[in-house]
Amino acid sequence: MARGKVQMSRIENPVHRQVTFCKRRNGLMKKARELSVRCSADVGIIIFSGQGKLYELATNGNMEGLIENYQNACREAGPNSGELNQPQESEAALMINKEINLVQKGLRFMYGDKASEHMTLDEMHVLERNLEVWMYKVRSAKMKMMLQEIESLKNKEGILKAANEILQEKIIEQNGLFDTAQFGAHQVGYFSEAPPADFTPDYTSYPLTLDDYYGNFISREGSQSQMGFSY
Amino acid sequence: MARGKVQMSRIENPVHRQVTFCKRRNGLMKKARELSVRCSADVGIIIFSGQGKLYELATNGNMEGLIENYQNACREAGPNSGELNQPQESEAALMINKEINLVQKGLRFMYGDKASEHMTLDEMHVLERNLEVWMYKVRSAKMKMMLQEIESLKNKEGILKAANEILQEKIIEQNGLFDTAQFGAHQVGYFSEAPPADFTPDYTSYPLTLDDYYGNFISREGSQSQMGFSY
DNA sequence: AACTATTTATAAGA
DNA sequence: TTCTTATAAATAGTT
Repeated sequence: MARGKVQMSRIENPVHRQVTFCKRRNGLMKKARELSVRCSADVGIIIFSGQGKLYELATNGNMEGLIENYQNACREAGPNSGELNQPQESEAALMINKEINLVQKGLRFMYGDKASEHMTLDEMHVLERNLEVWMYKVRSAKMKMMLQEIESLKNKEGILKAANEILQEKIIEQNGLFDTAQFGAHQVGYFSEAPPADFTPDYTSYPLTLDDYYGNFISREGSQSQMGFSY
Repeated sequence: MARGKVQMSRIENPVHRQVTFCKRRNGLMKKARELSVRCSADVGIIIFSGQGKLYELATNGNMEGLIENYQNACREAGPNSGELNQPQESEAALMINKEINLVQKGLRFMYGDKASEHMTLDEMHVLERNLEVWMYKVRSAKMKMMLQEIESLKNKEGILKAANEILQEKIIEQNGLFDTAQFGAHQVGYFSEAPPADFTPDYTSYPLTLDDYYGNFISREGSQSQMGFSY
């Protein structure tokens, strides 16, 4: 909202995201307090940051009471208007939420407190099934993206090749003294940021975060720097 | 905020108050959605108007889930008195949340709106990796549970066998007329609820919910009823 | 954390 | 309710 309009999409830089989260969170809380005061409304806000930290506001000072009121209101209104409430998007959203809840439960079960989370064998079966399906879908999508990238690289390769040939011809035309061999030996490579090629699975370790992934990639840069390709 | 600065106090005129409530409520919801999208936060808002009418927003589409998370977080933080928020657990909780955020993003990307969600190839790599690790862990945990169940069943089997032998002996003792063959031919089977054995993967379909799973299980009960084992 | 150029939100009026 | 508009507030990017 300042210094230029911004896309309403996720901020990828974690530092910027954290700063913006703090600013906007405060802004949201302030607005909620104002709404409450000026309009005599009761407002409750629950926020979980991306890191899972909880922030809350209850303008009446009693979140539990507010939640109770909310659940009462839902129980009353639910049977009557529940059908008309969510049109067609809720179908898929509901499915996704169920899946996320299950994987969340599974993760908390497998790491951290097995005491507080209990999973049945049936839940395990379903979770395993979902993981299989997701894996299949992720791999399909990934492969599609990689094919697109390959196509794009091939195009660039072709363009560069053509440009290079034209340049070589021009140089030869304009100046017969130069040895063309030096152009053949050392050409401009076209790099795109590639994933680490030698990611050996270690299933006993904790799953990756994107940060780990980039960290890993950077630490291997030395050995990877020889991987640039030329045509 | 416009046409002159206003006191942050209750609007006494009921019409003005109602209009302002509507405007500011919409504004607050919008801000909450923006915070959620830009900062990958999970936001829930509950508003009761002065007239007691309920308005709500859950950026993840599941207010009840959010409330549950809230109450869990409170229960965890409560005993510690809240000052030292999460000492050693936050490390793991942070990781888990990152993973959940990524899989959530992935799911929303693969089903539903590809327009609103964008995933990079790197995120795909990390997601795939995590799915592999989770799958490994789920299968390990599952196998452990199944081994335990097998052990438990074997014990029961042993107990039943012993009991059966004692009963047979007693019957033979007390009454020499009975043919013992009928006990050997038709014995009491010991059933436990087993998962469907023939779950053929169909990767193009939507992942299961527990309900689907049970639905599937129930529909196959007829053919499965012959699978009880005897000793 | 502060600063500020801009974008957003909104109070009042229609 | 909704629109318009002058102005207050919020905030993205920068320092």
